[in-house]
Amino acid sequence: MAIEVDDILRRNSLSVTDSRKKILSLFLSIHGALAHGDIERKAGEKFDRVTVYRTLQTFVEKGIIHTIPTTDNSVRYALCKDNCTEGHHHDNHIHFICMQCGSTLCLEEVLVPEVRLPKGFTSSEIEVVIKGICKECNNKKNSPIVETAGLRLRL
Amino acid sequence: MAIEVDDILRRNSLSVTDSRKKILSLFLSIHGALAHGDIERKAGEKFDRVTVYRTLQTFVEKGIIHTIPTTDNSVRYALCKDNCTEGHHHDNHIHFICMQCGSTLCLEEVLVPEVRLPKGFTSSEIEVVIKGICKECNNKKNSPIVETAGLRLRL
DNA sequence: GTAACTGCAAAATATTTGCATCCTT
DNA sequence: AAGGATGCAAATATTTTGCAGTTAC
Repeated sequence: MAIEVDDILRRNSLSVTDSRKKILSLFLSIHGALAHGDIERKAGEKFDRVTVYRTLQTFVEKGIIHTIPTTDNSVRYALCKDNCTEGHHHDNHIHFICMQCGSTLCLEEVLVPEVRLPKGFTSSEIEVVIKGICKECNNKKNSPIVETAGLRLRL
Repeated sequence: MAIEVDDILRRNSLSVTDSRKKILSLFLSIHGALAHGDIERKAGEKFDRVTVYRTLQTFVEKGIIHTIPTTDNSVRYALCKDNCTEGHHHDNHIHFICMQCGSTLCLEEVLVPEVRLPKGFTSSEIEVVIKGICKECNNKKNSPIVETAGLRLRL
């Protein structure tokens, strides 16, 4: 993975620095989206807050990650797939926010639907965010509850 | 309109105060969405910033307005149609952000499309935001340019 | 060696909270 | 009159900017 990270940075003509490698690794290792705060916290070591801001901005500009809008003033970011180029991002998948576990996922396999706009409108970008319960959480809900050592657990 | 405003507030068992009337009127008069900052500015007179925060929050809780997600850490708000009830908001229209004039519109007539989620996922809410150029701006672009009194104008 | 990146300090913004006062009901 | 809403002050939190020191190439 370390190699992949270096590669991505180089391909985008960014110098390969520690913070960038660590933050990018985070995105690669997590299947989902991260908010600014998550990164400050999740990373084992502490990053300077400013570095995180600047790194995220750089990554967005280069098309390495993309933003996912939320209604709570907390933009989240997720890795882009390969065909994103600098400046123009081809976002043809939908985003899913699980209200149980709170994670945000890119559902790559679900294409954004066609929307017929009223006459006169032209669109250049469409963003679909769905809230609900994710597969994992639904599975847990349906799985039997076991009792072990005094704890009630879902498998 | 003053009457309508009073009515909406009463129907939601909110006391009818000056700030609430003014802010609600703003929403009624504008066909589009407003961000916190817009309200502080657009209102002829100055509201206390805190009052705006609290009023918006109250309106959202009551289902009078709803939030529209954006990618730039600036949530916007727009009036809900009648069938929104407290706590649960029925958002079955899409939102449009014009990249020319910057306005955010609720396209009431465009229903959100059906999206088929992968097995295991359940959805409770779907949000669609489209960026592009709105009707007005497209019209301006196509209209002839006239010269009047030394100014070049689009009609 | 040079340009780019980081981290600290601090400025600028944005949001939340407490409380005394004022307004609705 | 009582409860709720406002506005001020101030506490927090978030984001941006400048700059000097460090690192990648």
